[in-house]
Amino acid sequence: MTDRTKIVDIDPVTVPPLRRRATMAQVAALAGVSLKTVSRVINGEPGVTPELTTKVTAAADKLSYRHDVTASSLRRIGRNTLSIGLVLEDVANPFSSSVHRAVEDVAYSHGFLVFAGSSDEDPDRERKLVEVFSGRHVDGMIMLATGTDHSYLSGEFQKEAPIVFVDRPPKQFESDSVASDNEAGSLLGVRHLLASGHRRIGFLGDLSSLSTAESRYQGYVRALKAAKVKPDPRLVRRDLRSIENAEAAVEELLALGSPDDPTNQPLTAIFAGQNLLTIGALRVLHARGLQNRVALVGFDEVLLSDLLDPGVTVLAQDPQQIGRLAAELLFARLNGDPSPFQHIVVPTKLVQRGSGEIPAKDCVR
Amino acid sequence: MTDRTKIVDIDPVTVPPLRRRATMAQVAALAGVSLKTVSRVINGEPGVTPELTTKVTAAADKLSYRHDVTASSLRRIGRNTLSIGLVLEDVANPFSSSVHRAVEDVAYSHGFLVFAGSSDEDPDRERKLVEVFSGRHVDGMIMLATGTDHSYLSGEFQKEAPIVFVDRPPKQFESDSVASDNEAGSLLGVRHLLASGHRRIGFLGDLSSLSTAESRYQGYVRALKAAKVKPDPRLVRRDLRSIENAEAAVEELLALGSPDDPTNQPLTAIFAGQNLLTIGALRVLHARGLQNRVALVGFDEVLLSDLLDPGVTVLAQDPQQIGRLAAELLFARLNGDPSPFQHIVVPTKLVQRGSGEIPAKDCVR
DNA sequence: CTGAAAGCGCTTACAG
DNA sequence: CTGAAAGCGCTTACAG
Repeated sequence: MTDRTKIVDIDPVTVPPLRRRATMAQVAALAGVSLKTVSRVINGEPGVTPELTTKVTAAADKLSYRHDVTASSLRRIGRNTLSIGLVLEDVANPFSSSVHRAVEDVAYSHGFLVFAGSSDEDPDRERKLVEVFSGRHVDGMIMLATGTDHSYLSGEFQKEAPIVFVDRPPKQFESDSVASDNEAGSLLGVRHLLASGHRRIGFLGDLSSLSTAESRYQGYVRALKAAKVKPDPRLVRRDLRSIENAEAAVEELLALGSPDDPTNQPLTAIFAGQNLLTIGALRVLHARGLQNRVALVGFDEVLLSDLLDPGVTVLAQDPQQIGRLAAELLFARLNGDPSPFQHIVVPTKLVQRGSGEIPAKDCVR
Repeated sequence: MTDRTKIVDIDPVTVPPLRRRATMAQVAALAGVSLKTVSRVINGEPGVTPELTTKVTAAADKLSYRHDVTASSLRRIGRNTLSIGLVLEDVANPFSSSVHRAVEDVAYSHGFLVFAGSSDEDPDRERKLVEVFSGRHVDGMIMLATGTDHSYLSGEFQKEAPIVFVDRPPKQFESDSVASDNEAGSLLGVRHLLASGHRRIGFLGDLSSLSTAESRYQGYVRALKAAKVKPDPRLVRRDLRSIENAEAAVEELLALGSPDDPTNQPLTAIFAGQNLLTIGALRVLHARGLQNRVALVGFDEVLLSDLLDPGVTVLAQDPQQIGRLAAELLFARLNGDPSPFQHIVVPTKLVQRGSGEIPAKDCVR
């Protein structure tokens, strides 16, 4: 709490004491019917006389009865809790929160509620979340998974409830998944730079252990090879986790280029494999006034990037679509869809805004 | 699903049938003890011989028993479900999702899980969310509330569980709240523009029914009055809900100014009362090449705004802090804190980046 | 059409 | 230290 934070006590109102809510038994007593009849009315089951229905409704209103979903699910066949668990990297991350919103909308349309949690890309935290969701008896799970081994899920959870992976397929484990076409998108982005004459293209990548990061790197390599450009390890910086990491990496990349060494020309373009890495690259390029000299293409959308000068060319993902498809697949499974596991690939889109269209010949520094 | 979306069936693996999980009774049977002893071991209650403890643990492991939090809360005194409900405007909105993350972190440290939902500023949706959370027996709620009347909460929910409001205090209802110093921040921002010589300052505001929007407008008016500048209704555009609304409003504001009317000089600065409205203003100013001619100060942080030219001067809120304080207050209530309702005010900070420091005399258009 | 009994998975309150 | 019984709020399965 900072010094300037003010706390105003609202006097003389005091916190009221809590009280218990009414039960079906109490409603039944007031209405003069059996508990079971109340249950029928509340659940909208057919076969209750209008008179009794009216009595029950009146009693329920009077006691402001609200149905206890938790208790009702206990005895119900299948033990459905009408809730799903959602494991994200960070609920506050733009990609994650867009997925969250899409999942929420589908879940609500089915009368389901969503528990969401942040793993911070920590496999232990992720597993903890799965256990907690499982302890809450969620009916299914959607996971933006981290780590290199999800086999623990087969013993622990999959036998009880379906799991759909988003953004990245699971490892050491089989299940449904919905993800962007990472390799194809990356290939397209790098090919776009090659088409403008670039040959010295730097690569910024997230943790190599993430399949998305690996696929995007493979797309980069494949594009270069297809254009008969030999990949140069000096131009590749991977395992970057933050804006700061990316800034440092770009500083290093910009320092490349030696007059004595013809194989070590300066770089003329950067391909950033992720959101934060694009931002890091932007910060350095703008700080050094190089934003119109060094081309830049980023994977994943960056907010406001169209207002920058030049605008930032990106491979836009569709997190809304990914979240929606994942949720729909999950509900299909919940409804008993027995088909083989699916791997749904959602296309990315190259959005040209300027930074990716700087020709190589303009890159004199 | 777009045309390019690909679905790959993973053959021949098929979805495994679901099975029920083990119960305490099954663990007890396998361990050869009573159900109650299993309960004691699982809950870490004292007074069980090491031998029995070992037996129970082994049986639980063998059956991969996992505790059912839902069932256990049913009989437990107080019916705690170790969960809280969080009503946000939109889980994908940057402010909301930052609050979410902060709440999540505090909740987790207490062993609680968070249900989050989006109201989309629709009072009916908000109320629906409250009912659903309440039906799930959440132990408390944090609400970024909309609408003009929250008195329904006193009949419905507050008697059962504490509620803390974030971002905006409740209306027609008393409860704890944590919010930014909207009026003071706005006052500071407009005073900052006045200090650079601006007298014709446009105001962009969100829905007047939102207390935050109203407070920010009041700050604008107070700052003008303090500087003996007569507020001009022609410069005020309120009830704007989107980037597009803001764009249209700014276009109108820029068209102001008539040579025949000395009371109707062109505007030289804009104060945007919210995130999206700042973005709308930016779009128009940049599109017309006026970004260095018309000063702009925005309420709430805008991502990447430091990379724009000029950088965007804003009144930064602290959603993390707001979320954290709200969650801590909620847990204090859950722990029985009986003190009067509190209204905590979190300060905003003026971040000068260029757009707000354009002097009035440079505003010739 | 209506209801009394048993049970969901667990905890409480009590007895041995 | 251990356990048999009753109960949390509701649904199921069955009888009238």
